[in-house]
Amino acid sequence: METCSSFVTFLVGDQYSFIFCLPSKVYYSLSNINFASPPTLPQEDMLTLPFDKPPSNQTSSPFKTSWATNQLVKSVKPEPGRALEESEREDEERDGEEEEEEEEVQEQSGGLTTRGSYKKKPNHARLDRVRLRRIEANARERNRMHGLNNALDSLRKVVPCYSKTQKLSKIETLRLAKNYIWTLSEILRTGKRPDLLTFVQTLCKGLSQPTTNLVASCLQLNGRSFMSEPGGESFSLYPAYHHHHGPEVVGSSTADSGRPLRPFGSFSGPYEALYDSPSPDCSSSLDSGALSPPLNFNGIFSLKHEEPVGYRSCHYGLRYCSISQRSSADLGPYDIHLRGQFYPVQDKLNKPFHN
DNA sequence: TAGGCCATCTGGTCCT
DNA sequence: AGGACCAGATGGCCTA
Repeated sequence: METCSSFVTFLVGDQYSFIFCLPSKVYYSLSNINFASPPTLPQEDMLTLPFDKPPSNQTSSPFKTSWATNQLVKSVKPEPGRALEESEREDEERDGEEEEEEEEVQEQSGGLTTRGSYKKKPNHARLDRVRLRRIEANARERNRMHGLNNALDSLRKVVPCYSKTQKLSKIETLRLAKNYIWTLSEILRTGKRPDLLTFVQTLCKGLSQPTTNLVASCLQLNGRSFMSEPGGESFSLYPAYHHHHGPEVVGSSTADSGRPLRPFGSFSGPYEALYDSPSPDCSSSLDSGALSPPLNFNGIFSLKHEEPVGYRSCHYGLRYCSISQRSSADLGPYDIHLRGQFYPVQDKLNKPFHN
Protein backbone atom coordinates (compact mmCIF):
# COMPACT_ATOMS: atom_id res chain seq x y z
CA MET A 1 0.00 0.00 0.00
CA GLU A 2 1.32 3.39 -0.90
CA THR A 3 1.28 6.01 1.74
CA CYS A 4 -0.43 9.29 1.18
CA SER A 5 1.91 12.22 1.53
CA SER A 6 -0.52 15.11 1.24
CA PHE A 7 -4.17 15.19 1.79
CA VAL A 8 -6.48 18.14 1.46
CA THR A 9 -10.20 18.13 1.76
CA PHE A 10 -12.60 20.82 0.74
CA LEU A 11 -15.83 21.11 2.53
CA VAL A 12 -18.75 21.73 0.26
CA GLY A 13 -21.94 21.63 2.19
CA ASP A 14 -21.95 18.39 4.09
CA GLN A 15 -19.73 16.68 1.60
CA TYR A 16 -16.07 16.83 0.83
CA SER A 17 -14.02 17.09 -2.25
CA PHE A 18 -10.54 15.83 -1.75
CA ILE A 19 -7.12 15.94 -3.27
CA PHE A 20 -4.10 14.00 -2.20
CA CYS A 21 -0.95 12.53 -3.58
CA LEU A 22 0.93 9.29 -3.41
CA PRO A 23 4.53 8.80 -4.36
CA SER A 24 3.47 7.52 -7.76
CA LYS A 25 0.42 9.56 -8.58
CA VAL A 26 -1.77 12.44 -7.61
CA TYR A 27 -5.38 11.76 -6.98
CA TYR A 28 -7.99 14.35 -6.75
CA SER A 29 -11.64 14.70 -7.08
CA LEU A 30 -13.43 17.97 -7.40
CA SER A 31 -16.73 16.25 -7.34
CA ASN A 32 -18.20 15.78 -3.95
CA ILE A 33 -17.74 12.57 -2.14
CA ASN A 34 -19.58 11.63 0.95
CA PHE A 35 -16.99 10.33 3.35
CA ALA A 36 -19.54 8.18 5.03
CA SER A 37 -19.47 5.88 2.07
CA PRO A 38 -16.47 4.44 0.35
CA PRO A 39 -15.26 6.35 -2.67
CA THR A 40 -16.31 5.03 -5.99
CA LEU A 41 -13.44 5.85 -8.23
CA PRO A 42 -12.54 4.20 -11.49
CA GLN A 43 -10.61 1.05 -10.87
CA GLU A 44 -7.31 2.54 -11.99
CA ASP A 45 -7.72 5.26 -9.44
CA MET A 46 -8.85 3.04 -6.64
CA LEU A 47 -6.89 3.41 -3.48
CA THR A 48 -6.45 1.45 -0.35
CA LEU A 49 -6.75 4.54 1.69
CA PRO A 50 -8.40 4.45 5.06
CA PHE A 51 -10.92 7.23 4.70
CA ASP A 52 -11.97 7.02 8.28
CA LYS A 53 -8.56 8.24 9.26
CA PRO A 54 -7.01 10.92 7.08
CA PRO A 55 -3.36 10.14 6.57
CA SER A 56 -0.66 12.21 8.06
CA ASN A 57 1.17 14.76 5.98
CA GLN A 58 4.52 13.32 6.85
CA THR A 59 4.13 9.62 6.58
CA SER A 60 6.05 8.98 3.43
CA SER A 61 9.48 9.57 2.12
CA PRO A 62 9.76 13.20 1.23
CA PHE A 63 12.11 12.43 -1.61
CA LYS A 64 9.50 10.58 -3.54
CA THR A 65 6.72 13.04 -3.09
CA SER A 66 8.28 16.15 -4.48
CA TRP A 67 6.78 15.79 -7.90
CA ALA A 68 3.50 14.61 -6.59
CA THR A 69 3.16 17.50 -4.22
CA ASN A 70 4.07 19.93 -6.95
CA GLN A 71 1.39 18.41 -9.09
CA LEU A 72 -0.95 18.73 -6.21
CA VAL A 73 -0.24 22.40 -5.84
CA LYS A 74 -0.57 22.92 -9.56
CA SER A 75 -3.84 21.13 -9.53
CA VAL A 76 -5.18 23.17 -6.71
CA LYS A 77 -3.82 26.62 -7.38
CA PRO A 78 -4.35 27.60 -11.00
CA GLU A 79 -7.59 25.76 -11.32
CA PRO A 80 -8.94 25.66 -7.83
CA GLY A 81 -12.23 24.73 -9.29
CA ARG A 82 -15.60 25.01 -7.95
CA ALA A 83 -14.83 23.19 -4.77
CA LEU A 84 -12.29 25.67 -3.50
CA GLU A 85 -14.23 28.76 -4.38
CA GLU A 86 -17.35 27.32 -2.93
CA SER A 87 -15.57 26.23 0.17
CA GLU A 88 -14.21 29.71 0.63
CA ARG A 89 -17.63 31.22 0.23
CA GLU A 90 -18.97 28.65 2.60
CA ASP A 91 -16.16 29.46 4.94
CA GLU A 92 -17.03 33.12 4.98
CA GLU A 93 -20.64 32.32 5.47
CA ARG A 94 -19.81 29.91 8.23
CA ASP A 95 -17.54 32.43 9.86
CA GLY A 96 -20.45 34.81 9.97
CA GLU A 97 -22.71 32.15 11.32
CA GLU A 98 -20.22 31.16 13.95
CA GLU A 99 -19.77 34.70 15.12
CA GLU A 100 -23.50 35.00 15.43
CA GLU A 101 -23.63 31.69 17.24
CA GLU A 102 -20.96 32.82 19.63
CA GLU A 103 -22.75 36.02 20.39
CA GLU A 104 -25.90 33.99 20.95
CA VAL A 105 -24.18 31.72 23.43
CA GLN A 106 -22.82 34.68 25.31
CA GLU A 107 -26.18 36.31 25.43
CA GLN A 108 -27.81 33.15 26.74
CA SER A 109 -25.28 32.80 29.49
CA GLY A 110 -25.74 36.36 30.51
CA GLY A 111 -22.33 37.32 29.24
CA LEU A 112 -20.70 35.01 31.73
CA THR A 113 -19.02 32.96 29.13
CA THR A 114 -15.38 32.72 29.99
CA ARG A 115 -12.65 32.68 27.45
CA GLY A 116 -12.29 29.20 26.10
CA SER A 117 -15.54 27.92 27.45
CA TYR A 118 -17.02 28.28 24.02
CA LYS A 119 -15.55 25.81 21.65
CA LYS A 120 -15.61 26.82 18.05
CA LYS A 121 -16.86 24.20 15.72
CA PRO A 122 -13.98 22.89 13.67
CA ASN A 123 -13.91 24.99 10.58
CA HIS A 124 -12.79 22.56 7.95
CA ALA A 125 -12.54 25.07 5.16
CA ARG A 126 -10.30 27.26 7.24
CA LEU A 127 -8.10 24.31 8.09
CA ASP A 128 -8.05 23.36 4.46
CA ARG A 129 -6.79 26.77 3.50
CA VAL A 130 -4.10 26.55 6.13
CA ARG A 131 -3.08 23.16 4.85
CA LEU A 132 -3.06 24.40 1.29
CA ARG A 133 -0.87 27.36 2.21
CA ARG A 134 1.47 24.99 3.98
CA ILE A 135 1.68 22.77 0.90
CA GLU A 136 2.36 25.76 -1.29
CA ALA A 137 5.00 27.03 1.11
CA ASN A 138 6.63 23.61 1.08
CA ALA A 139 6.70 23.64 -2.69
CA ARG A 140 8.26 27.09 -2.72
CA GLU A 141 10.81 26.00 -0.19
CA ARG A 142 11.66 22.95 -2.26
CA ASN A 143 12.11 25.09 -5.34
CA ARG A 144 14.23 27.51 -3.42
CA MET A 145 16.47 24.73 -2.22
CA HIS A 146 16.64 23.31 -5.73
CA GLY A 147 17.82 26.70 -6.92
CA LEU A 148 20.42 26.74 -4.23
CA ASN A 149 21.56 23.28 -5.24
CA ASN A 150 21.74 24.31 -8.88
CA ALA A 151 23.96 27.19 -7.88
CA LEU A 152 26.12 24.79 -5.93
CA ASP A 153 26.35 22.52 -8.96
CA SER A 154 27.51 25.46 -11.00
CA LEU A 155 30.10 26.17 -8.36
CA ARG A 156 31.25 22.54 -8.42
CA LYS A 157 31.95 22.90 -12.11
CA VAL A 158 34.26 25.85 -11.73
CA VAL A 159 36.33 24.75 -8.80
CA PRO A 160 39.47 22.86 -9.74
CA CYS A 161 38.06 19.47 -8.94
CA TYR A 162 34.94 18.36 -10.72
CA SER A 163 33.63 14.87 -10.95
CA LYS A 164 30.27 13.86 -12.24
CA THR A 165 30.36 10.56 -10.46
CA GLN A 166 31.66 11.69 -7.12
CA LYS A 167 30.24 15.04 -6.37
CA LEU A 168 31.82 17.15 -3.72
CA SER A 169 29.54 17.66 -0.79
CA LYS A 170 28.05 21.07 -0.31
CA ILE A 171 30.33 22.04 2.51
CA GLU A 172 33.42 20.77 0.73
CA THR A 173 32.43 22.61 -2.43
CA LEU A 174 32.18 25.85 -0.51
CA ARG A 175 35.47 25.27 1.27
CA LEU A 176 37.29 24.38 -1.91
CA ALA A 177 35.81 27.36 -3.70
CA LYS A 178 36.91 29.66 -0.93
CA ASN A 179 40.44 28.27 -0.99
CA TYR A 180 40.48 28.50 -4.75
CA ILE A 181 39.45 32.13 -4.73
CA TRP A 182 42.02 32.89 -2.13
CA THR A 183 44.73 31.09 -4.11
CA LEU A 184 43.88 32.96 -7.28
CA SER A 185 43.87 36.27 -5.50
CA GLU A 186 47.29 35.46 -4.09
CA ILE A 187 48.55 34.62 -7.55
CA LEU A 188 47.33 37.92 -8.80
CA ARG A 189 48.69 39.80 -5.87
CA THR A 190 52.17 38.38 -6.09
CA GLY A 191 52.21 37.96 -9.82
CA LYS A 192 54.00 34.69 -9.37
CA ARG A 193 52.88 31.24 -10.14
CA PRO A 194 53.02 29.06 -7.08
CA ASP A 195 54.69 25.76 -7.11
CA LEU A 196 52.36 22.86 -7.39
CA LEU A 197 52.85 21.78 -3.83
CA THR A 198 51.91 25.16 -2.44
CA PHE A 199 49.01 25.38 -4.80
CA VAL A 200 47.57 22.07 -3.70
CA GLN A 201 48.26 22.67 -0.04
CA THR A 202 46.43 25.95 -0.13
CA LEU A 203 43.63 24.46 -2.09
CA CYS A 204 43.17 21.60 0.34
CA LYS A 205 43.27 23.48 3.57
CA GLY A 206 40.39 22.46 5.77
CA LEU A 207 39.13 19.86 3.35
CA SER A 208 38.29 16.35 4.39
CA GLN A 209 40.52 13.44 3.61
CA PRO A 210 38.43 12.10 0.72
CA THR A 211 38.14 15.54 -0.82
CA THR A 212 41.83 16.12 -0.40
CA ASN A 213 42.50 12.93 -2.24
CA LEU A 214 40.01 13.84 -4.88
CA VAL A 215 41.77 17.10 -5.45
CA ALA A 216 45.03 15.23 -5.57
CA SER A 217 43.69 12.95 -8.26
CA CYS A 218 42.42 15.95 -10.13
CA LEU A 219 45.88 17.35 -10.08
CA GLN A 220 47.36 13.97 -10.80
CA LEU A 221 49.52 14.04 -7.75
CA ASN A 222 50.77 11.25 -5.68
CA GLY A 223 49.41 11.94 -2.26
CA ARG A 224 52.31 10.28 -0.54
CA SER A 225 54.67 12.94 -1.71
CA PHE A 226 52.91 15.43 0.49
CA MET A 227 52.99 13.44 3.63
CA SER A 228 56.68 13.85 4.12
CA GLU A 229 56.76 17.46 3.18
CA PRO A 230 59.04 19.17 5.67
CA GLY A 231 57.41 21.88 7.64
CA GLY A 232 54.18 20.97 5.98
CA GLU A 233 50.83 21.93 7.30
CA SER A 234 48.85 19.74 9.56
CA PHE A 235 46.99 18.33 6.62
CA SER A 236 48.30 15.67 4.38
CA LEU A 237 47.25 13.99 1.24
CA TYR A 238 46.26 10.44 1.71
CA PRO A 239 47.26 7.84 -0.77
CA ALA A 240 45.18 6.34 -3.44
CA TYR A 241 41.74 6.77 -2.07
CA HIS A 242 40.41 7.03 -5.54
CA HIS A 243 42.08 3.88 -6.69
CA HIS A 244 39.70 1.93 -4.58
CA HIS A 245 36.63 4.04 -4.81
CA GLY A 246 37.16 5.11 -8.31
CA PRO A 247 35.94 8.64 -8.55
CA GLU A 248 36.03 9.46 -12.17
CA VAL A 249 37.68 12.73 -12.06
CA VAL A 250 37.58 15.22 -14.79
CA GLY A 251 41.12 15.97 -15.60
CA SER A 252 42.48 12.65 -14.53
CA SER A 253 43.46 9.94 -16.90
CA THR A 254 40.14 8.27 -16.17
CA ALA A 255 38.13 11.29 -16.97
CA ASP A 256 34.53 10.30 -17.26
CA SER A 257 33.76 12.35 -20.25
CA GLY A 258 36.98 11.94 -22.10
CA ARG A 259 37.54 15.61 -21.76
CA PRO A 260 41.01 16.99 -21.76
CA LEU A 261 43.02 17.41 -18.66
CA ARG A 262 42.26 20.53 -16.79
CA PRO A 263 45.00 23.08 -16.71
CA PHE A 264 45.59 22.43 -13.07
CA GLY A 265 46.73 18.89 -13.65
CA SER A 266 49.88 20.22 -15.12
CA PHE A 267 49.58 23.48 -13.42
CA SER A 268 51.04 25.97 -15.75
CA GLY A 269 50.16 29.18 -14.10
CA PRO A 270 47.12 31.31 -13.96
CA TYR A 271 47.65 33.20 -17.14
CA GLU A 272 47.16 30.28 -19.41
CA ALA A 273 43.87 29.47 -17.82
CA LEU A 274 42.89 33.07 -17.98
CA TYR A 275 43.59 33.37 -21.64
CA ASP A 276 41.65 30.24 -22.33
CA SER A 277 38.62 31.38 -20.48
CA PRO A 278 35.69 32.71 -22.38
CA SER A 279 34.07 36.03 -21.90
CA PRO A 280 33.03 36.41 -18.31
CA ASP A 281 29.66 37.47 -19.51
CA CYS A 282 29.27 34.29 -21.41
CA SER A 283 27.17 32.50 -18.90
CA SER A 284 26.80 29.58 -21.21
CA SER A 285 30.32 28.62 -20.39
CA LEU A 286 28.97 26.91 -17.35
CA ASP A 287 26.05 25.33 -19.00
CA SER A 288 28.09 24.06 -21.83
CA GLY A 289 30.24 22.21 -19.39
CA ALA A 290 33.37 24.23 -19.85
CA LEU A 291 36.01 22.58 -17.81
CA SER A 292 38.42 25.35 -17.26
CA PRO A 293 37.33 27.42 -14.39
CA PRO A 294 36.32 30.61 -16.07
CA LEU A 295 38.61 32.99 -14.34
CA ASN A 296 36.00 35.61 -14.29
CA PHE A 297 37.71 38.30 -12.39
CA ASN A 298 34.78 40.56 -12.83
CA GLY A 299 32.52 37.96 -11.47
CA ILE A 300 34.64 36.36 -8.82
CA PHE A 301 36.46 39.27 -7.39
CA SER A 302 34.32 42.22 -8.04
CA LEU A 303 33.05 43.58 -4.83
CA LYS A 304 30.13 45.80 -4.18
CA HIS A 305 32.13 48.94 -3.82
CA GLU A 306 33.14 51.35 -6.53
CA GLU A 307 34.16 49.95 -9.82
CA PRO A 308 35.79 51.81 -12.67
CA VAL A 309 33.26 52.37 -15.36
CA GLY A 310 35.67 51.33 -18.04
CA TYR A 311 36.16 47.96 -16.54
CA ARG A 312 32.57 47.47 -15.67
CA SER A 313 31.61 47.64 -19.29
CA CYS A 314 34.48 45.61 -20.59
CA HIS A 315 33.87 41.92 -20.75
CA TYR A 316 37.47 41.00 -20.51
CA GLY A 317 38.56 43.76 -18.26
CA LEU A 318 40.40 42.39 -15.34
CA ARG A 319 39.17 43.73 -12.07
CA TYR A 320 41.92 43.00 -9.71
CA CYS A 321 41.32 42.85 -6.04
CA SER A 322 43.98 41.89 -3.67
CA ILE A 323 44.59 41.24 -0.10
CA SER A 324 44.77 44.46 1.79
CA GLN A 325 47.84 45.90 3.36
CA ARG A 326 48.24 43.01 5.69
CA SER A 327 51.05 40.73 4.87
CA SER A 328 49.94 37.75 2.97
CA ALA A 329 51.83 35.62 5.41
CA ASP A 330 49.32 36.59 8.05
CA LEU A 331 46.49 35.51 5.98
CA GLY A 332 45.09 32.10 5.89
CA PRO A 333 42.37 31.32 3.48
CA TYR A 334 39.96 31.67 6.34
CA ASP A 335 40.67 35.25 7.06
CA ILE A 336 40.60 37.12 3.88
CA HIS A 337 39.83 40.71 3.18
CA LEU A 338 39.75 41.71 -0.40
CA ARG A 339 40.12 45.25 -1.41
CA GLY A 340 39.89 46.70 -4.86
CA GLN A 341 43.38 47.52 -5.95
CA PHE A 342 45.34 47.55 -9.17
CA TYR A 343 48.71 46.01 -9.53
CA PRO A 344 51.12 45.87 -12.38
CA VAL A 345 50.20 42.31 -13.07
CA GLN A 346 46.78 43.48 -13.98
CA ASP A 347 48.10 45.32 -16.96
CA LYS A 348 49.91 42.23 -17.98
CA LEU A 349 46.79 40.18 -17.73
CA ASN A 350 44.68 42.73 -19.48
CA LYS A 351 47.04 43.31 -22.34
CA PRO A 352 45.67 40.70 -24.70
CA PHE A 353 42.20 42.04 -24.23
CA HIS A 354 42.95 45.65 -25.02
CA ASN A 355 44.02 45.49 -28.59
C1' DT B 1 25.72 -0.10 12.87
C1' DA B 2 27.21 4.65 13.37
C1' DG B 3 28.05 8.72 11.07
C1' DG B 4 27.85 11.81 7.12
C1' DC B 5 25.13 13.80 3.74
C1' DC B 6 20.98 15.03 1.85
C1' DA B 7 15.96 16.39 0.83
C1' DT B 8 12.00 17.77 2.83
C1' DC B 9 8.83 19.62 6.23
C1' DT B 10 7.84 23.07 9.45
C1' DG B 11 7.33 27.18 12.21
C1' DG B 12 9.37 31.57 13.09
C1' DT B 13 11.03 36.02 11.48
C1' DC B 14 11.65 39.66 8.34
C1' DC B 15 10.48 42.25 4.38
C1' DT B 16 7.59 44.16 0.69
C1' DA C 1 -1.10 39.13 3.78
C1' DG C 2 2.04 36.60 1.51
C1' DG C 3 6.63 35.40 0.05
C1' DA C 4 11.61 34.80 1.08
C1' DC C 5 14.74 33.22 4.15
C1' DC C 6 16.40 30.57 7.93
C1' DA C 7 17.29 26.95 11.21
C1' DG C 8 15.79 22.83 13.59
C1' DA C 9 13.80 18.27 13.14
C1' DT C 10 13.21 14.10 10.74
C1' DG C 11 13.99 10.19 8.05
C1' DG C 12 16.27 7.90 4.00
C1' DC C 13 20.45 6.50 1.70
C1' DC C 14 25.17 5.29 1.54
C1' DT C 15 29.64 3.96 3.18
C1' DA C 16 33.34 2.64 6.31
